[in-house]
Formats: sequence, C-alpha cells, structure tokens
Amino acid sequence: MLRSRLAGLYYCLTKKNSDVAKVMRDLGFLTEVGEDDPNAQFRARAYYRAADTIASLPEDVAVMYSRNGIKGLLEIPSIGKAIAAKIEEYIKTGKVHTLEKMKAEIPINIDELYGLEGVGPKTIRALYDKLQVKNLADLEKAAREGRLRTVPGFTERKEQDVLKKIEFFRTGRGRHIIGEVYPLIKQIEKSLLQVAGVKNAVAAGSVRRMKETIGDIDYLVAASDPEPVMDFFTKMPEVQEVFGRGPAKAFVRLTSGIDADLLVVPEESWGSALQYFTGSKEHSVELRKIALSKGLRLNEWGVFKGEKRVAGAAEEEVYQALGLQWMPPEMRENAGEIELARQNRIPKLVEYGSLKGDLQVHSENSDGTATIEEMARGAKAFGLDYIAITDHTKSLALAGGLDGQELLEQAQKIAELNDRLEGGFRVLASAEVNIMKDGSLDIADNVLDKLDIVGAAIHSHFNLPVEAQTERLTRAAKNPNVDILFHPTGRLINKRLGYPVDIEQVIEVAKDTGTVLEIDAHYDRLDLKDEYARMAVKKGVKLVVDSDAHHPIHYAFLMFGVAQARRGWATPADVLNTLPADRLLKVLK
DNA sequence: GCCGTTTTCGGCCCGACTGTTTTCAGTCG
Repeated sequence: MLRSRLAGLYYCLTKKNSDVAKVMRDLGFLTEVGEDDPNAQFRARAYYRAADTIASLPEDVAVMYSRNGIKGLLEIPSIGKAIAAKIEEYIKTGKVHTLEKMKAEIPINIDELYGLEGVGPKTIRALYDKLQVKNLADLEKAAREGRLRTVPGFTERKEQDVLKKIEFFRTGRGRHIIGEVYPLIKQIEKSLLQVAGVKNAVAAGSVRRMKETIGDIDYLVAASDPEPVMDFFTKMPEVQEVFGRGPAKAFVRLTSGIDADLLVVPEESWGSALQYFTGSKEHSVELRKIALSKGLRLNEWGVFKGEKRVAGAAEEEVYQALGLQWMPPEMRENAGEIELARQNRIPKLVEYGSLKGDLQVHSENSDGTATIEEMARGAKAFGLDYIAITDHTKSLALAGGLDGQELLEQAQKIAELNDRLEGGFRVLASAEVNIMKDGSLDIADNVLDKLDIVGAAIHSHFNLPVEAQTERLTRAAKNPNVDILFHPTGRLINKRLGYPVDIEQVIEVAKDTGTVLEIDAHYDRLDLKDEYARMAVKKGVKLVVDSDAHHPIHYAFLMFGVAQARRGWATPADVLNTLPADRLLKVLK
C-alpha cells in the first residue's frame, strides 16, 4: 500500500503537462488513423483539444490531480470523464491501456509520420495496410522502389513528392528562426506592394504573430484582380518551385528553402482575410464558434448574417461584430485572450521602438567586435538613450573575460566617455558576470558594487540536474549586487534546449529579491521565451529586453525581444528599459 | 470524446486546392 502510494507520488512529480499532452495527441492521431466510423474524427479532435488545453495550463495536471483527484481534472475545459480517467491512469501507471492497445494494432512511428506534409491519417492508414509502412525509412524505401504508386491515390508524381518531403523533413528545414528569414519576408512584402492594382500586402500568419520560429510565410494581398498578383508571385526570382495555384491562392517554395502561400482578396474582405490568415488556427476556430453562437458565419471573406456581409473590410470591425475588442496579433494563441477581449480588458502591450536603453551590450574588450564608443554611437543612431557595457568576466576565458581590476578600469574609461558624449547619451558600467557551478560569481562583491548595473549568466555546466541548476541560478539572484539574470534558460533555438531549470522557482525568487529577468533579443536565444515571459509578468517580476549586441548592427535584434515580451502580454510597466536611465537605476537600487 | 440560455442526443469551424474525383475525399491552414 505504502509502496503504491509512493509510486503514485513519484509519477505525480514526474509527469509534466507536455508528457500528458503528447499522450493525448498520440491518442488523437491513432484514432484518426485507425478508425473509420464517422465519429472517429470528432473523438480525435476531442483528444487534440485536450492536448492543447493541457499544454497551455499554468499548473501541471499531475499536481492538480494530486490535490483534487478526478474532480480537479473534470474542472478543466475539454476534459470529460473518459479523458480524466486516462490522465489518472497515466499519472499512476505511466501508461494508458487504450493507447497501448492502439499502438499494438497499428505499430507506426507517430513522431516520424505525424506532420509529414501532404500525408494525412488516411494515407498513413493505406500505406500501413498495403505496404506495412511504419516509419519514415519504410516510406522512403517504398517510394524509391516504386511501390507507393500501387497504393490507391498514389501516382508516380506523388511518389516523387513524398521523397522530396522526406528530404525536407530530414534536413530540418521544417521551421525557420524568425530573425533569419525576416529580411527576406519584408523584401517580398515590399515588392508585392509594388504590383499594379495592389491595395495592400502583408506577411500574416506566424510572422505577424511574431513567433520565434515560423513554418511558412502567409502573404495576404488586397487587389480587385488577383491575376497579375498571382503571376508576379509565382514567377518571382525567389521562387524555386510552384506547388499549386488556384484563382486566388498559390503555394510555392522559395530558393531559401522556406514555403510561402499567397491569398488575394478584394478590399472589402481585407480585415476578415487578415484575421483568418494571421491565426492562430486555434484562435480562429474560437472566433468562428462565437460567430455561430451569434447567428453569424465567419470566413476569410467576411462576417455574414445569412447571405449578407456585415463586416470584413477591417480587422477591428470583424472583432467588433463578434462582440470582441481587437487585440494585437502576438496575443492570438487562444490562451485566454478571447475572454479578455470579451470583457474589453486587452492590455496595452509594450510598443515596438519604445525601448530607451539596452542593458546587454558587448565591446571588443571581451568578445564584441567594436569599441565601447562605437557601440555607444551606434546605439544613439538607433534611437536609444543609454546602454550598459556588459563584457564577459574572467572565468569565460574563451570570450576574453575581464577580471575585477580590468572592470574597474573600464568603468573609469566609461565615465570619461560619458563626459565626451553629446546629447545626454549615457553608457552604464556593467558586466555579464559568470555564474560558477555552485552559484557563486567570478567577480568579487567589492568590485560589483562599484558598477552601475550587474547582469549574471550561466555559460558552463549545462548538464547539472534540475535541482542543482535551479539552486545555482537562484543563489546568483539572491546576491544583492546582481540586478539582472541574463538569458535565464540558456537555450539556443533549434540548436540547444537550454539547461534544465525550474523556471517557476526562479521567478518566485526573482519576485522576492527584486531581480530582473532578461529577454535576450538575439533571435537565436529569445530567452526568456514568450511563455516564461508571461509567467514572469503574471507574477509581477520585471523584465528587460536586451539585444546582446556584439556589433552596432545588432541593435536591430531588439524588435524580436519586444515581440517576445508582447507575446508574454507585457505592458510598458513590466519592461524596465522603457524607463529613462536615471529612473531605471533608482528602481534597481 | 465533449458539451448544452435551442439540446443529456446530436451536433462538433470553414473554405480552397488537388487529384483522375466526373461529385468527392483528403489535406491544409
């Protein structure tokens, strides 16, 4: 008895929402693949919905279960009796009988086959039944041997398509880091605006929502005659291959390996089309349900009452027709924003271009490529009023880290530079102090307290267990000289997960100590990520958005950091470097 | 499988594009 209770407790502590959500997604997927009855798609959808809900819960379902049992689970929307029982089973035993049975019946590699573009559940079923295709390798082999075309629905051409898609999937070109493709996206947007007859053009989709990575680019164009736009788009020099083209929609792959869609609508549908093409899908689905409940119908062409269009030209009027306040695209993830819109309580988010300073900037004195003065003048030209020079410290030898004496000398030079700089621009003496394995710092407190501002960061021992890593980070936060934790989770998007850390505990400690958490705006990092930024904002922990510039052109990264702050629902009051330097320093005292 | 100011049963978001379908299923966003 005791043993089983302990086992239960163990699972409670180890099953994260992402694990439970994965189980739900697998159940949904196998339901779609394995069952033919017309209701299967709705059961699958119920599983997917539950997965999404669980993934975005602020607290682990396992913890909620340990507190209130099944009853607690049933209070979660889109979780009913059957799914609650499965979650309970999973928390207690680490398995779900139904799922195991399905997996035994159709032993396919879900992770590999789910999400392969153009190959849906029905196709996967046919492939398994006819050719025993269980994974990507099987699929590739069957395609190469020309066996795919024996499956109904497949032709030689589709066989070739599958091979291309496998290649695309393998080379990891599925999702692109937004900062890497943003210039290209904007360049094409601009050239679409130049096409004769075009009234408006914008990259919608995840680009407009400013997600950290994007799957494809969704261009929306307003024009009365789609033909010339379609022609221009499919023949642009950036296009490698045209996948499809209808009267008002086209799909292409660009030479840079990213897919782009185009939709052309008349001006009177611009707003509804913009809403539709911006998404997220989940957000749009909710809007359409609201439309239905009001006796309306929402699609990309407008909001309709019967046959009559009652809104559609502007996004604002679409939301208004549904009884909702308009909201910034960065919030549209169906994560509570619709309820706020209903109550007219959408927060005023921190604005692009509203940052007055940048608190993580490197110079050539460590691993930067410009002098402090060049970084200062670059920041001024960019429109900032101050920067903090945060060169690395001595234990980061690779980056040419400074020791205490060198930091103090640098502070003296910064003071002299400030006298020389015109227009009230200010450079703050600072450092990106290295957090050691035990959470201590590599620079003495009697040096740190002479700097204007101190950031601390982890650059080593990434593989400590979560408890040790959390302790290490919170110990640094508790040092009264530390003002900011830089890039708090250490992740590199698409390259490195980041060290394991209990971010909720870090946020708790930051709240107690008044430590500020950074959103490092470098597009590789965007750390804190949107979700964690929102947790911090919710708890009242202050943020700063920094470029992590190693050259003056890197100040342009700040917009991606502001985007993450906005995705975290941060207002100007939540982001301290929207303040002038003197007020910022006062807050940090 | 979930859910209910029309319903505890019968719905479940909506439209475009593709292929070989000559009236629709599969897939996508």
